[in-house]
Amino acid sequence: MTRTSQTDLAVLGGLSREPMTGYALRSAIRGTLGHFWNESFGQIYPTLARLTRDGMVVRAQDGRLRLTPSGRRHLRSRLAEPVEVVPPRNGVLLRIFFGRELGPEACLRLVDQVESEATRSLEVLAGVRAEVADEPEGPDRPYVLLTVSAGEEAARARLRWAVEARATLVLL
Amino acid sequence: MTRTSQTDLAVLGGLSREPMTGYALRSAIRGTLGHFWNESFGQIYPTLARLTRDGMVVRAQDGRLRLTPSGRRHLRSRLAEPVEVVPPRNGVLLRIFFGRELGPEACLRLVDQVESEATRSLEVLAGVRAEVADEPEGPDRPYVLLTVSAGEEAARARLRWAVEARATLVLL
DNA sequence: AGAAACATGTAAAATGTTACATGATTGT
DNA sequence: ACAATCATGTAACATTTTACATGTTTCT
Repeated sequence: MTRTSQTDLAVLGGLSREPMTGYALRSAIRGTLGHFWNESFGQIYPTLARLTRDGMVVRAQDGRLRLTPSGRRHLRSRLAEPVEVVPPRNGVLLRIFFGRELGPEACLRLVDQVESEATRSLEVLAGVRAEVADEPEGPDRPYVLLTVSAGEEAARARLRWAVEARATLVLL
Repeated sequence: MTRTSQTDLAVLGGLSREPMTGYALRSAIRGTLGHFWNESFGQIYPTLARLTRDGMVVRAQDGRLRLTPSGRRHLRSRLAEPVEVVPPRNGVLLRIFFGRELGPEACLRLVDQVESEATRSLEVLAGVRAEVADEPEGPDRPYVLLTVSAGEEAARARLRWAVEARATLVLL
């Protein structure tokens, strides 16, 4: 099973929306994709260099990087590949699981952290929603909004859990 | 910022519950921690070897690995460290985000995948709950149940999202 | 007897983060 | 002038997966 990098996917996908510099690409990923993706410069630049060598990406006169037809074909075929489902590592839940060693008070602080992070997340997502609503409607909008919804549902789930967890932990 | 491995945490934590072999440790992680953690043999065995060299873990006569007092102290101090919050990479949402390139039909199949995975997840978690209820009540129980709740809330959030996503995608 | 599960490990390759270096452009 | 942001990259290091190798024990 060849595990081709998912970074390629994010990079090609980002450039499929509009040509931009590597720096702008990183900003875009941190902004809109921030709640379910991340990339560091240390990966973006080497990836862009390789994709350029392979003719998937070209640099325009103004410095921005643009997807070639070959790059778009590659993106489509990569997107169609089956998704690898990896249970993500959750450092908070790992600590709660071993909460007996950590103690109820420290666990409560972790719950607080989850709650404020989820609240912050909902604010950011509301901002993305507003941003999307400002732009002229395009073919990408429904897809972007679906990822926002997913982030919101997940954040609300964390808030609900925080309430339950706090109720349990104060009794210990 | 020294990024000491979180694998240490999972391994020490697992052995803090009861002594076991590396193989059993991996099974335990895949079982109970499966919905928010994973470790491969390629990491468990080298980690166990290092922790043994450092006197955190010793091998008993029956072959099982046991936490030493030093190991337990180390576990406690590592658990108390601030949690690094990394937005996990979500391959499905990445594909949905670029759904315009992928097409609505393929997106619907991804939604199906999320739904069946979430349903399966709820079944597994119900199983863990039943398992925990069978065992005599101990000091670990409330903590384990909190991680189960977190998994259930997250799974239900994915199910809700799947309904919304399907409604959106069938119109495209 | 044969299959499946138990058990331990290593090596290579891929993946990813962090820190550093360098310089241009823009805003105050 | 100065700070912040834009912009590109490299090198070192850490992490993680995958595939392979090997042998034992348990179940049918």
